[in-house]
Amino acid sequence: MRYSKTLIPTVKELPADAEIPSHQLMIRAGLMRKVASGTYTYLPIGWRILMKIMNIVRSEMNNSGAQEILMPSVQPMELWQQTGRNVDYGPTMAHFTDRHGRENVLAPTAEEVVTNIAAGEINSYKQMPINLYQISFKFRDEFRPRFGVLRSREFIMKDAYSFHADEKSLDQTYRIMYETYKRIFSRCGLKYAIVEAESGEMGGTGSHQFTIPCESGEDVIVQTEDGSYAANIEKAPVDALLPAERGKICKPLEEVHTPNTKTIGEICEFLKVDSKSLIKSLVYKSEMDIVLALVRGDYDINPEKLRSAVGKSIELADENTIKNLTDAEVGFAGPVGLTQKINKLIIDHSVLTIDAGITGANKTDYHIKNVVPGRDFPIEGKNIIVADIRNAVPGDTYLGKKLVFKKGIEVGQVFKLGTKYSAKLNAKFLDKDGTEKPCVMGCYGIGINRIAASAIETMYDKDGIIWPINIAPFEVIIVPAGNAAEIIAASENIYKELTHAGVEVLLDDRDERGGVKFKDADLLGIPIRITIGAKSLAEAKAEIKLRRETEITKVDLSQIKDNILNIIENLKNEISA
RNA sequence: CGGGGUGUAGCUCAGCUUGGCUAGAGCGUCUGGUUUGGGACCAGAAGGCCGUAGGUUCGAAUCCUAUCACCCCGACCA
Repeated sequence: MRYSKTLIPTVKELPADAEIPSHQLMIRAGLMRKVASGTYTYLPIGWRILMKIMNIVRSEMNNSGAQEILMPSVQPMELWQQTGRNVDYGPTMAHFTDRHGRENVLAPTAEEVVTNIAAGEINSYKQMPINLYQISFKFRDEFRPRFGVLRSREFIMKDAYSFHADEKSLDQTYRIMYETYKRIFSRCGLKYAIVEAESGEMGGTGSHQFTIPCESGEDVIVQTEDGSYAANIEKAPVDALLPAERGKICKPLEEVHTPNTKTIGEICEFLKVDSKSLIKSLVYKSEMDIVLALVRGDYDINPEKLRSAVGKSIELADENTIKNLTDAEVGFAGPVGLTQKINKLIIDHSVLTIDAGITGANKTDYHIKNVVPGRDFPIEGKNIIVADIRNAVPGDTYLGKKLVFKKGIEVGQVFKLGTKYSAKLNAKFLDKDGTEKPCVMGCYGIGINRIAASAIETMYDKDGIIWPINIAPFEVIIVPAGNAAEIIAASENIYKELTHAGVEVLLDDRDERGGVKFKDADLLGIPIRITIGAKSLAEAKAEIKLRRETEITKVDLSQIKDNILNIIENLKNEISA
């Protein structure tokens, strides 16, 4: 491709609204432009990169036996109502009414549509397992789009859905996808980490996340020090802390006046105590049940862990529910005297480290002191569960090993869905034994744009992007350094020769000074640069330089093609190795 | 949704506090010339409804009100 005929609007200045390297560089290198908050137009170079990533994903998916399909981005609301996910997604799901008065959804994902297909077309165990995937735009009305393409509203996702007659078959496909994902991210030249994850809103029984560790990541990855276990913070278990000895302190309960102290911080400030002696009490609702969750004041409740402790989906109770329950303003709830009025009490292990704690008095502007777990509120019995329901923090251990924390970008996730969708959408089949059963499902997503962004986040320098060869917009850029006729002619020759040999080449044929071309070549991050200048041309040579290295090699013009083919092969082997 | 911030040339930003001359700079663009291996130089030029709508005033980019857009922080810690 010729630079002079391609729209590559590079910019020198840092864009005002870009904070992280990938966002800045994607704008500066002319890969994309913002249209509105969280939506971007991909320009020729950016789109080439995305297509290269999609082609890697496509070839690996096809090789693993998945079949590509295409589903609509506008989907009927009815399907989402059948699974109830219109409620789960809430305002993140964009929807509109069409001219016939029907509600439509801008697809944030496609479980409903694909399961609907399965319901119609899969009737027998003989048709399974089957794995259907698509690569398409998704729309999620994020409450706060940010970091360029890392959290955008519209993005490209590869989403695959597998259907099975039983769990065992699902396990097999899940394993195949897991291995396929490893190959995909390796081929994209990324260093990834695989962590155990919660299946969250998706429902299901098992999940792994593929993340790219880097500073700009929004996910927190927790690993044991020896690396033998890794999980997302939403899942990461912690060892229970040693409980306090009971009965050492037995002061009676004491009510204290604590006006306007609604937060843990305010209470600590007011009573001059450490947050470790506070028992934080949060009221949740789960369907019709009221659940009280307790955690030590210096920890955070982990809603995913709480959900699995309760066994049902939960949400924070609204203000009125709390007022009715506690007869107090929000901010003064506590377990003492409340256990009869709730359906479930979930106590984090950390609460048992408290020998005499402070908690809300269920009375506006009052707390109680000297609260002894087990004496002043029950810690065992029916509907009382002591569990791990808090977020891991530095200093925690798991299986006796210290936990370390890293940030990462989630680029892919695999889920075992089970029968959540097939049951609700009536995707049933006749099994060998003649009985009707819901299909067992798995689903597997990859964020295409995030692969591009995380590649940049992990591979760039002060001059620009450094693409791994497999997802680079071009493999080679030819820079004629000068306008002399022989330089142009030699450049054109090499361009033709390489293009015919199947190499992806960008020829910088612009009427610009050398410096400008070098700067742009570095910014674009094309892995191999060929420079043709008067000096080396006099010796019938051209220069070859790798973007990631500083060293320049002079090569005879007649050897350029073989040399480049060799370098490309080596760079590719490096990645697959 | 709560808090903070910003909207002035294609881009990055001054000017606004304390209202008043023709609204500026750098980069980019166009013309001519000199240059030509790491974002060149000289001379000239084009380019603005100062986000939008009201208001105050003799007079508004500047003050007031509303509204929209964008960015940052937070949004389960009661």
